[in-house]
Amino acid sequence: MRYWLMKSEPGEVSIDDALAAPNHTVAWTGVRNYQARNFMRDAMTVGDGVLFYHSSCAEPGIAGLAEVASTPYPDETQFDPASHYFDAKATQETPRWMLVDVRIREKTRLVPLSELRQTPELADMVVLQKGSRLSITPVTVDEWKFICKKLLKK
DNA sequence: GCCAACGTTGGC
DNA sequence: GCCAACGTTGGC
Repeated sequence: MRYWLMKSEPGEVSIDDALAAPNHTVAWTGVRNYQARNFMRDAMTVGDGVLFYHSSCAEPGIAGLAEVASTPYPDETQFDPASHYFDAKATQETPRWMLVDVRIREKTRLVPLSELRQTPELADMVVLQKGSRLSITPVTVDEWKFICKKLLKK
């Protein structure tokens, strides 16, 4: 059982959009970074905990709790020439980009990035490190517990 | 819109 | 395999 933080731009898919989707579940399309892809393809298992994070928006921060809801499978947008995420080097036989489904468990209060940064217990979070811009980062069990049991109870 | 930091590309 | 140039991310 592992834990992750996954960034989504609310202009693309917000926590409310994900909640409105069937089964509160969305396919995590659009990842075009190998490290982030590898986390989904190689390291995630169904049931892993996910911090659903809003990025590139007025109030960046954690917006809810979710979970990995599928095994990895190809991101269909890579095959679609009309898609912003089209990849000419990907084929059905040798897909390049894999994703998982993510199911929202709970919309929480928005825990702003600024609050995360001010929390000493979270100083080592990967997503908070200088220069970190990965859209998917691992979260330790201690960080997960602290966020769930302390920050989200405020 | 700026820009620091990082990732990717491609010539050599 | 190196590395300069370019592209992207994402907070501010």
